[in-house]
Amino acid sequence: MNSIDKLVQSIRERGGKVTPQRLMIYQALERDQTHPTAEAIHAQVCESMPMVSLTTVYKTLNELVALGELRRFDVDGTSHFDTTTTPHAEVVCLSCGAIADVVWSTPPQLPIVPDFQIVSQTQTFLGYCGSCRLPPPDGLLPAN
Amino acid sequence: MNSIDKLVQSIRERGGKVTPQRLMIYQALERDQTHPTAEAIHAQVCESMPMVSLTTVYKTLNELVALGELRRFDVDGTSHFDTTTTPHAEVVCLSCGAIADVVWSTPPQLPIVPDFQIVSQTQTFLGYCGSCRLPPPDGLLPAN
DNA sequence: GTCGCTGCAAAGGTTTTGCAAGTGG
DNA sequence: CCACTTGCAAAACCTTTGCAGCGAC
Repeated sequence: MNSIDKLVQSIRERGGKVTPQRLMIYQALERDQTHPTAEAIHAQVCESMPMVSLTTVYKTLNELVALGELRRFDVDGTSHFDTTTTPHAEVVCLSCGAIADVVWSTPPQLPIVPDFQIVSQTQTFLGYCGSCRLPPPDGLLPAN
Repeated sequence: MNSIDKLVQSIRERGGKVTPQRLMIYQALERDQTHPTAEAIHAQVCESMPMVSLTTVYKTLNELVALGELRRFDVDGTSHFDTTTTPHAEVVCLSCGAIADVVWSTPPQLPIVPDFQIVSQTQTFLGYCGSCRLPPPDGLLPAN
């Protein structure tokens, strides 16, 4: 995601309004690169502005997604938000749920799908991070 | 997924029981390669066995995932199930929601993540299929 | 007969929606 | 001032869980 200034401009171009709540949410997103859930964002925002509602957070996040400033992806039934809109992959720990970005050693190729126009992609690798490294319990494959 | 016979064997090895409901669900999965949701599977099963409950469908699907015979992935807040457990990617139409498998022209590379053990992956390309091909409305990026 | 499975109902969690009041431009 | 935004409450949704009865083996 770009700077706050650029976002303010984006909002104004849309005929939207720059409210304190939105500014806090944008700042929280810029600060938090851990692919937070809506609730995590909400908690962060509440630290400096306690009365912001979760509803507002959802509405703002959805607006950002529509603006193309934010990427939304689902892991295990809950939505996560990612301010990095350039192509990349995530690794997700099946044990503790931690999510981290991954850079490819060589850029991924877009598959050629006849009659299909690709506009974005999500690649997720599931596994176990260093702190959680238990060999996956006998034959059990991940839920994703 | 392999044949019904192999699945029956798998179940028995686990000490499980082969019930008519399970057989119908397995057959529906073999038939439907469109990455159906639990509800879609349920609807299909109900055509030949109307009283099967959605609960049973969920439990059976989860069991199959645990057996490694089925892959589960989330798109836009709902779970889809894929009988193809070998690595591959999906394309998802942002307009009609259709999902199709994609084969890579060259196999995908696993990123090397220090201290992380990768056990599976999901790669999703989002875009617009032939029937829905409207140029994506100005600057709008997908919800995923 | 035992133990697992079914299916209803109910809970649980996440996300969206309706609407009155508040506020930015 | 007008239109958009906020935030409460409630709905909508998907998925899981508890539990009594049924059925596979």
